[in-house]
Amino acid sequence: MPPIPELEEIRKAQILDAGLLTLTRKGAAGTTLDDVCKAAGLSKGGLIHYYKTKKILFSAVFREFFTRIFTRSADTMSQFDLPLDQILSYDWLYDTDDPQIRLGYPLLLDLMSLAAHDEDYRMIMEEWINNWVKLLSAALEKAIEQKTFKPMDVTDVARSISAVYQGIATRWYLGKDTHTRQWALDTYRKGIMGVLSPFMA
Amino acid sequence: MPPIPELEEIRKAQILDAGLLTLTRKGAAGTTLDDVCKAAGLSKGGLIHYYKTKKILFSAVFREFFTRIFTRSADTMSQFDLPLDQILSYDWLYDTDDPQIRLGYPLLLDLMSLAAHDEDYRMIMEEWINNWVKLLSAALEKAIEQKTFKPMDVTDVARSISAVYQGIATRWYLGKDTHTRQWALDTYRKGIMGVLSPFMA
DNA sequence: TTTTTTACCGACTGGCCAGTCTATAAATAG
DNA sequence: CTATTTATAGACTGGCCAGTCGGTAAAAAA
Repeated sequence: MPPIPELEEIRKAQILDAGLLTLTRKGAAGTTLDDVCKAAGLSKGGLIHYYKTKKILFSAVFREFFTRIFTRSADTMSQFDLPLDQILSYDWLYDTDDPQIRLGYPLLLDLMSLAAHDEDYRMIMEEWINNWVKLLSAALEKAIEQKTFKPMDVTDVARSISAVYQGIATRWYLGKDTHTRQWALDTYRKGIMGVLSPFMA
Repeated sequence: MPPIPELEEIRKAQILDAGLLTLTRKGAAGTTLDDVCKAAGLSKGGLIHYYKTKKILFSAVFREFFTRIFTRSADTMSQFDLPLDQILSYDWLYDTDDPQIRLGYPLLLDLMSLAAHDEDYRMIMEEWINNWVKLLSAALEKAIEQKTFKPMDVTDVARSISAVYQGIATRWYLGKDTHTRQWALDTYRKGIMGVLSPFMA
């Protein structure tokens, strides 16, 4: 019987933290259950008690990461009044000093590669995309209400915006040597304005 | 001694073909040397004779794939006269019926994820990016000569264009269920025109 | 108190797989 | 002809690792 009722929650959070850390450091292919155990300060038995298989654990870790990024995205957007400013508020994606960012990319890249070969992981990827699209759609809709933008297929445009963000982000991350932060910021603004310009009032 | 002098070339091509096939099907993480042996119709000893380690083999396979795509890109671009048309000639990236395309994305995604954790693979990724950037830069320079575009930092703009392409491409591939070919074509044209519009004469 | 359930431990197993090693055949060089 | 080198085969090994299993301790239920 659980010594305290919140134990399960505590342990799961502890394991997800450890998983996040390990997965970002060693990559999905290089991460062992034992690695995660060690990072979490739990034995294998303890770990497996909460997450039955490696895949279940990894999936939970990916979801945890995306939840955090999602929260942060929503928070940052909400600091701006104008929908267009909200849509263009993703400068923080290109901040090398931010550990969540620096560590996040390997995770995203790993998930994309897993998603290419495994339907379950692909669904997680789709969830992630859909969440992002929803956030952006809300801003677009507000802008249409306010007559800043003409009517449009909001979902499609939101998909375009998020695809542009993601393309520039992964490129910026993998091409460190040649792609500067400034390049990334300029490119995403121009790219997204290109996507939006047909609908500017 | 080799029975025929071209044997090495033949075998290497044979192995690369097999590697390409296996790697795209099973992914980098799921591919065994034995898998590649079987696909190539060679024994392990035979395979290792030509590619000493798994990493060397995989790297060669990635390079082979990129060479093919590069050739195809150059060929397709050369069919257009106007530089802008050349730059926008990448419709073929979004063709599900094309096996090279359908099979290529998993490979690219795998390399990106490997590149996030391994410097050697990251260098291959950079080569790939640089090749693409060179192709696009050439078109941009021609356009500037022809006064279609104002002067610009050609390399930077080429990087932007290729990042937009890649973002939309991976998104389109992983989000099959919701992202149509038409969406991809529309988005890339708008995104790239956004990147280019500040320099349109 | 006894029994059951939960939380956790860590040794162990079975399977997989990269790379090694021995063998062989054939070609060539000397 | 003999020695050497190359091309290939495939058995084998050593290490790794996911998941299992038999435990223990403690809480709670009976």
